[in-house]
Amino acid sequence: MSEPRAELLKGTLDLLILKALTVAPQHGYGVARWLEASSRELLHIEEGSLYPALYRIERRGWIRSEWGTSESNRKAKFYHLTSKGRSRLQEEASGWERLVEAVTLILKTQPTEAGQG
Amino acid sequence: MSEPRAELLKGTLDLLILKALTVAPQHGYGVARWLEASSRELLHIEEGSLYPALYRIERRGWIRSEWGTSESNRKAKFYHLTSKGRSRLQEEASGWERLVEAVTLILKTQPTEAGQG
DNA sequence: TCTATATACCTAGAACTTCTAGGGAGGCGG
DNA sequence: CCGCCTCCCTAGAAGTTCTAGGTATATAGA
Repeated sequence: MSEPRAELLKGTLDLLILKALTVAPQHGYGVARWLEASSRELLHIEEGSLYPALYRIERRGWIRSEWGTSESNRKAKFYHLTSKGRSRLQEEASGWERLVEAVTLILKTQPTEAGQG
Repeated sequence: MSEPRAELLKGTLDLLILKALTVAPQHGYGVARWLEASSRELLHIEEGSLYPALYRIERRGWIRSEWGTSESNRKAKFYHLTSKGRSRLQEEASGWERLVEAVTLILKTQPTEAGQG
């Protein structure tokens, strides 16, 4: 009965990380906790998804990082949004909204009103 | 100026195909046209995504196919939903709704109300 | 007849994201 | 001292979507 794969995020992780960093610069672990709390635990962020995502996002210049000390007095890498990241967030957010609109249109189509117009 | 990748569907294609087949049994090409029309052309379905998706969905027993003749008098493979597919559609639809809810919650969080509670 | 267009199906492999399943180190409370 | 939580990291598997081709047939129009 082992669940095969969760596959929950569906390509939204970049968007979510960028959004998390608009609230405040945060370290990776903090981003994960913030996303889970903000989604009221609907989402769970795997570290094996999170850290690779942070690296590729940084590589693309949307975020930058600095080592610092966390609230719990541990070494942590703090990420902050760049201006490039801020505009990328807008693009991703509107792309997401278009997808939601498209899927919503499709899902609410009734078999009886199948008239292709 | 070549756009690198569209990446529009974000893992929703199975859901969309299953939904399309609740309206009526359709062939692959028809599913694609129906999805585009129903989404008011917000989505474009690539055939290189569509056909592999149809095969894996059939392999999982959610749809079944029969060869027939299309409205334009061409040979076409018509797919119809199985009962397994019908319940899978419900699962995918509620999974999608949960994701939308989660992402919506996160996106609407204001930096000023960052109080983690 | 010849050609263009739309219909309809198919495939290999690249690109990409996410997950599994580990690993390590340090701070702190009991 | 030990367990737990915090915090970071990685390799490779698994999965989906796209690119970029290919094939074949029906039909309309020149």
